[in-house]
Amino acid sequence: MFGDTDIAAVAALLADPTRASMLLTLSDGRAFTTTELAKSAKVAPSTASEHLSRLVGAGLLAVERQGRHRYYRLAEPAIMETIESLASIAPRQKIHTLSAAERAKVLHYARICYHHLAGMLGVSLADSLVEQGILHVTDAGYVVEKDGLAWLQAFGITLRQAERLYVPWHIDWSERRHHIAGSLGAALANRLFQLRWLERHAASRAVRVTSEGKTQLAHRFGIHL
Amino acid sequence: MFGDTDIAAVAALLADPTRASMLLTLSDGRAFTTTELAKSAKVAPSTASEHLSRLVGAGLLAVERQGRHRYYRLAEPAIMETIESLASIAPRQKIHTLSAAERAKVLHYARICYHHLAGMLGVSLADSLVEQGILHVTDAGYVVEKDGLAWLQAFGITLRQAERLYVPWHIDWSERRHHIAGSLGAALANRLFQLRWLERHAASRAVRVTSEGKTQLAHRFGIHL
DNA sequence: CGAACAATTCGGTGCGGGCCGAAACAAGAC
DNA sequence: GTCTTGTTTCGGCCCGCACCGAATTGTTCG
Repeated sequence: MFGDTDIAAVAALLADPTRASMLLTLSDGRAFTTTELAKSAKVAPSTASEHLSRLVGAGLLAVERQGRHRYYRLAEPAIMETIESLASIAPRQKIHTLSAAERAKVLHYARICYHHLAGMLGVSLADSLVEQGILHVTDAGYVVEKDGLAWLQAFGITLRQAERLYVPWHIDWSERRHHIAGSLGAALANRLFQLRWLERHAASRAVRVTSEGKTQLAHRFGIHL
Repeated sequence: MFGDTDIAAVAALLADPTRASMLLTLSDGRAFTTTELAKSAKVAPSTASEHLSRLVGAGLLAVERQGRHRYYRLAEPAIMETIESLASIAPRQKIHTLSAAERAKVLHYARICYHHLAGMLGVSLADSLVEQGILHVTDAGYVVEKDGLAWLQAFGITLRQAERLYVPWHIDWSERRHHIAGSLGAALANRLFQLRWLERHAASRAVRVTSEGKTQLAHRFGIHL
């Protein structure tokens, strides 16, 4: 061994397809029960239980009891970032079945990544805000100037006032381009749900665009879906 | 399986202690041969060879032939970032032997992380530049203003001219705080080697501070080692 | 040329761990 | 109380793979 952190130990936790699948399911920040995660990962509840307790033991997940249910969620945002980071260097997976292709397409289309919007829609939205001069691109993220803040306020998003606001970005693993992260990313996603332009799927990170959303996104952001 | 990227496959590559050790050895950006990596990871050359070809096959490493040697290095900076990201959520490893403790201490002290300075020294340097008003802290990294650019130029570092320069940072896994990354990070580290304030160790990411370096760092940056 | 060294391929061994089903345990619902 | 459902624990099976040593290929040096 070399340093003093055990990378291999964490990686081993992520190296199992079942655990990876569970973590991906949890990666929109919501909480799920043992049975739900077992079903989505296609293993027996007993198997899922063992995996989940290992993940909790390692500090990757947090668990909350509610009656006879246990709700599992990511312990901290850093976990999500590590997962995204792994996804960004992972080989594209070969798609065999039609339904898998369908699921993959939906995820590419629009998904939630720790409370902010990712996928094609997330990237397009970021592009549009840049093009409209609301966000400015820098080496390490976006910047919002005064006029951008005014626009956001008019759109229904209030942020703490500041002369310049620095907005972190994420590299999107499906598009391999940037989308808006941080508190502004979360606020934007929230507002789009609130306006009913977007709807969540029940048990997936995928996001559906409503017909109202389609119209508005095309009209106000030039995003044609 | 869920999405369309196979996180588990990449994670499995990092999940083996031997491969993880090799990647950590390579994580300062230098290139090493099969035998060197075998020795540092304490396995037979045949074993090392198999691991290395798997890593190359997955696109994590690049290999270059030079005579009867094969030089392996990280294929791209993104690999390094994934490793650091894993290290940041990894449990602190228990240290058993004295020599392991020594190695750990040296790594914490100062090390190279993909061409820029990390560890206690890297973090202290970042702090000092912020305190001196050369770097300014934002939500997503540092900013250099005009006067900062002038200071850097006087220190022997020329960067492309710009009104504001945005400098990415990394979260340091040993200190759990930020240090300077990106091209400025690399330029700073280079300059410190050039000034002979720092010296590289032969086969490790660790960095040694020369006696001249100790004096100068204390005097010009208030860093007492 | 042959000797020395770097690197890879191959065969065989052994251990770790993921999986399930059955059973135990826990917490409502009736 | 009993019945149902969610969750965990345990026993046992089996596959994958990290490891080494020996043999093989390739390269440099004398």
